[in-house]
Amino acid sequence: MKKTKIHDFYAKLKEQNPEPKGELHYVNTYTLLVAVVLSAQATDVGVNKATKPLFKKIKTPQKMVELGEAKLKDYIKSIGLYNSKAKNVIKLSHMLLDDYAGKIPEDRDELQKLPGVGRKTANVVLNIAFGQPTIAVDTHLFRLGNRTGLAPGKTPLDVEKKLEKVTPPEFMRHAHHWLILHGRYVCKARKPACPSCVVRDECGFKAKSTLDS
DNA sequence: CTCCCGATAT
DNA sequence: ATATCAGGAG
Repeated sequence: MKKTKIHDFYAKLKEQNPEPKGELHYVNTYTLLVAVVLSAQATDVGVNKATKPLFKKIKTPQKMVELGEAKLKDYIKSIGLYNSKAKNVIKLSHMLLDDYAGKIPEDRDELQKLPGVGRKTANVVLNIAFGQPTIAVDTHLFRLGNRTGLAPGKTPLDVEKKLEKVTPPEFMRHAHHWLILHGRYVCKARKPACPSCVVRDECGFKAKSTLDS
């Protein structure tokens, strides 16, 4: 995609939503990390529903360890993949206490040493909690990057690298949120809302039919 | 590549 | 009924 078109792409998303924000609920950096770990292959709405009562009681790794895996499972059962997520959150909390003095590391490699934390989750934490211009490529960015032609790639990492190359510096900081929100509500997996899309003219994809229900 | 997995939209 | 959802680990 041409540079001017990419600039327009972001400019229009920015015009529509000047201060894009994530939709996961959290009360501090630790709960943000936990919320993102829990959000794997689950909807934000579903995760928020489960974490509301959880984070009311549990806001630190210390408290999470005290709660224990079995009780944590009760809180997060409505989210998918809860067995492995509960195990990961407890172990991750132990590691934060033992190896990081209870603090969340500001480094991607260190973050990825935590169980349940891969590159995407690490990038989210770095961006939201520490203000770094990282772009976390989740299912929405991967689909949108390929579908629109903005940043085609065979793997999420391919798409991430391409996005970092083509995204103008002025848009880097919030690119992640502009793209994820656009992917979630407009450039959807099942029924993309092309007719009402603000970057329709900057997009290489056209829905086969806009008349289907 | 497969497995983990319940809730929701289609 | 099935695809999809702020993926990661084995």
